[in-house]
Amino acid sequence: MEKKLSHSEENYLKEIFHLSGELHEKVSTNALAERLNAKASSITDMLKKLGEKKLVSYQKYKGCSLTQKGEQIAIYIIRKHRLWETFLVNKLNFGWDEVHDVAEQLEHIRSVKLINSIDELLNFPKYDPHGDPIPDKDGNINYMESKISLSETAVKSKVEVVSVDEDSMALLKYLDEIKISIGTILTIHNRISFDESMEVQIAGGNKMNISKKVADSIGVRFKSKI
Amino acid sequence: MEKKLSHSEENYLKEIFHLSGELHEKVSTNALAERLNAKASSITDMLKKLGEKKLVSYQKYKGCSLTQKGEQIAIYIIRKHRLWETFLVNKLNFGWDEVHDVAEQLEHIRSVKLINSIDELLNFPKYDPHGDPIPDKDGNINYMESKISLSETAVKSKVEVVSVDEDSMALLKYLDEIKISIGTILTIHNRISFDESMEVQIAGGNKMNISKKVADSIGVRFKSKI
DNA sequence: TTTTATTTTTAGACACGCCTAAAAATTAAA
DNA sequence: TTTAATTTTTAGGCGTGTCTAAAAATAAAA
Ligand SMILES: [Mn+2]
Ligand SMILES: [Mn+2]
Ligand SMILES: [Mn+2]
Ligand SMILES: [Mn+2]
Repeated sequence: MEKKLSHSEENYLKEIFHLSGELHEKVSTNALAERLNAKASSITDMLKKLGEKKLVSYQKYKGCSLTQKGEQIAIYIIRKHRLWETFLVNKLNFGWDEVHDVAEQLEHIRSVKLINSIDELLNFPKYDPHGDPIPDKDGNINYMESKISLSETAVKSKVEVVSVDEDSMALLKYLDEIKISIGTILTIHNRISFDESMEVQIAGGNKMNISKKVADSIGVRFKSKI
Repeated sequence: MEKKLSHSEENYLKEIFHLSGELHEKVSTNALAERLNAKASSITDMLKKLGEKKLVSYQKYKGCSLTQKGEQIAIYIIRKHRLWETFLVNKLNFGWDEVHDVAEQLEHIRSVKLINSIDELLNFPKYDPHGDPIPDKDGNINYMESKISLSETAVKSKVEVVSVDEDSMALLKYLDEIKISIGTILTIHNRISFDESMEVQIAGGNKMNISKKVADSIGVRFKSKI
């Protein structure tokens, strides 16, 4: 009954989960193709297969979404991914820009005992090194409340960095350089309307300019007005 | 130039290494087929491919052996396998009978930094939980000297258990039951010629009977005469 | 040495996961 | 609403790693 899925199938489920977002929106073939670095025709093939396995609900030309079973598996893969990333950073001193690629491999290791032991070793962390929530053993995900993008914050507000987009190594390295990490407190001083960049200041540091693109990929939580 | 090998190719190299032993004997197609749970025809196919890649030297009907390059890769896979097993036992409290299957998966994770970090975390262990030597970063293997099989020991001698065959979970569980582990000191009291079983005694314990099959799979080192 | 048994290789096939090119359906624009 | 652009699916193919069945080579027995 419980057949093993291939790495590829697991990756598809994971990516559908990410693309469908919290509202469980339908995911288009092309969107998946881009994220999975494959051609649309390959996606169609796989969606048919996952459809037959009842992991995805799929109708021609209408996009796809995860079934309950498919979502459960996706969440489990994400749990493993984020726990491994946390392990690499907390126990092996990897940088937060070095963990994603390895976690992409480790997330496919099949051993419930192993991942639960790692969880315990790390003391049941709630967030991974990029601020993403780690699903618990039962698949519950604690999304951080009142999190918004830095690019949406009002001038004069004071916020705490709680997450960053993990996709780009270049971004993570850049954030290291400008000393922004999870927990950093930022004061928003100004927004330049010409290019939508922002002037922000790290507590006790100099003001600096942050491009729209960077601000978009930083998640923050409101702290207080100045 | 340095293309990635598939899990399957890595497993073939590893198994050829194990079967060819310290003397680098040629390995037969059938021997490989049995160990790899595949049909002989599949083995032939793969040997051709590995031959073309210069990882194996192979001539029809003559068996195969690893090239230097192939051996180097095999040893690296084995290094990873044994380090992961050690990690699981030492850091995550797995039993020595629970680690092999997971290590079969983990040995294929590609990250030099990861495995060297695990090595460091474990303080550069020399032997894995089954007493097998862990190749170092440069591929050097420190085979334990003067190690012999328990079944070859003389009556009245006193030996220390230094390794056990890791292949059978049943054996490892049985050894747990009769309290034999790496480091256990055994005194050989008698050998029953009828079935070649042996009477041995753990320091401060009762005498017990060990079958030939079990004795064959225990490696020991001479301690002293009684 | 001839015959028989065993081992190994070839031949042909299949599932998987991907691809390109072309057709079909959907969506956007005129 | 008809036409054009975009998205998605189908059709056909390819490399990998496996299999079965049959042929060939080698090893063992007579
Ligand atoms: Mn990641
Ligand atoms: Mn992450
Ligand atoms: Mn093992
Ligand atoms: Mn071992």
